[in-house]
Amino acid sequence: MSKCEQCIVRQFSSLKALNKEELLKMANCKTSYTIKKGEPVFEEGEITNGIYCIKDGVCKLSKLSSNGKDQIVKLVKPGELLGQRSMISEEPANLSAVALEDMEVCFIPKKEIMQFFTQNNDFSMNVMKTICGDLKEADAHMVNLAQKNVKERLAATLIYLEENFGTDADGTLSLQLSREELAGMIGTATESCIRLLSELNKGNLIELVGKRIKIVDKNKLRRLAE
Amino acid sequence: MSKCEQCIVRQFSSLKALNKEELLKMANCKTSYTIKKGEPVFEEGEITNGIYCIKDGVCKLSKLSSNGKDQIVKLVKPGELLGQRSMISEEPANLSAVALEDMEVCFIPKKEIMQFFTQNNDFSMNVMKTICGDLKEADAHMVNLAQKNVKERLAATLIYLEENFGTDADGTLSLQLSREELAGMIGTATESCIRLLSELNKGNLIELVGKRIKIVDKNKLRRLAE
DNA sequence: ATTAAAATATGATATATGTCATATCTTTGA
DNA sequence: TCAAAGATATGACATATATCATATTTTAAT
Repeated sequence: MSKCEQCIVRQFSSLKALNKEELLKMANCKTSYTIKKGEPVFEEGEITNGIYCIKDGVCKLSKLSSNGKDQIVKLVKPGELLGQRSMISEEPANLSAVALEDMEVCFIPKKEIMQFFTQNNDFSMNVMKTICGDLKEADAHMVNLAQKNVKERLAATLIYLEENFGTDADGTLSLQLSREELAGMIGTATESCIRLLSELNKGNLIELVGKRIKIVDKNKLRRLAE
Repeated sequence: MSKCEQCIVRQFSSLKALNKEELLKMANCKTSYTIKKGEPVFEEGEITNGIYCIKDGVCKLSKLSSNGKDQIVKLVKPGELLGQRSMISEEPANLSAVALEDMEVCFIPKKEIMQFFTQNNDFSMNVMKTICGDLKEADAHMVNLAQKNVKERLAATLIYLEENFGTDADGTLSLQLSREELAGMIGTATESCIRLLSELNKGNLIELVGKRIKIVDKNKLRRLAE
């Protein structure tokens, strides 16, 4: 059992407010998992009874729409927590969490977290702030979906992906999303997404390196996204 | 200065967790306001330094998009709190709150609320749960905006308005939204919204009584909304 | 009461986007 | 290494929706 105290990602999450004693307690009750790319951490409707702390790998939070398409609501990075919403609401998960890369996560039972809530006010405030941040993001995303067209949303998403997940040595986006997933992020049909990527490619705003995407003219792209 | 202890709406908000002593303290520091229909409670970018408790009247939370249109993100009812998000995040408001009806609200300074957070764990959990509920709603709304067409969204919104804000004696929706505001809720152009209302009217799913709207065939409307 | 302004309504038209078909390229597994 | 499956790409077409113009109705102001 590895020590939470020495875990690097802890610094980036709400868990940074926990003291040594609390971290020790958490180390004793946590369970570590490896999740392969494409596998779910949890699925819509599931009762999770705790939260996951992401040690490595990115995952998508998505919701199945009545039309059968999967809308990606948020991408979650190492250091972030997963499943707080449903744990706090005492409801089943409203979203599915699926690994976009191989992941390492630690599961911390609800019981422990609830204890931290009552004992450690800084921790509560951190979690609250995180959720408030998520809400702000969700509101902004909502406005974009409602008011911007697909091309603008695609441009904004590409910039978001570069700024939040970086690029590889060849300049292509590090986070590998399928065209279907990218379409699921911007809320459009896969074919439309592909078509617009082609168009941006022809206009030399991006370059398509196989299925990888490289941003060539970020300024133009940014202007396009508004 | 009226007593918070006797305020009816308190029962419906996170404030129900406060004890007598805390309520007394709150009664002493709160400020009551009357806000006329169309007036803002606060606006995007404003620093609020506290929260508002809605005693009477409904208001819209909206965000101005870069295309100049106002997207309505949420409607807020009596009993609910306003401005927690930005207070907790220690950021300016990311949304504007504008009265849809004449309102009565009480402003409670940040300092007091923060004290309640540290003193009263039930209160903290209530607020957290509320925000988690908002987040869940926002996620669901996001998926609908991305995946449903305008007619489906309009149908869903009309049902939502009936179920959450009720009808008058003549059966028309109690909450009076302009066509522009309705369009701002479903994320479409005002003309499109008007056109689809006409269409639903012709199909006898709804009836237009001047600018008021009456749901005639809720089942058909519900099937349309999916 | 009368006019001006605003809100609602409808038509005409352009455009963005979805859908279906099909081709090409990649990946995977036997 | 090859076949099969899956992902990406592109064309053709249908349709939903935005935009602009204009008419009509309602509301507000003088």
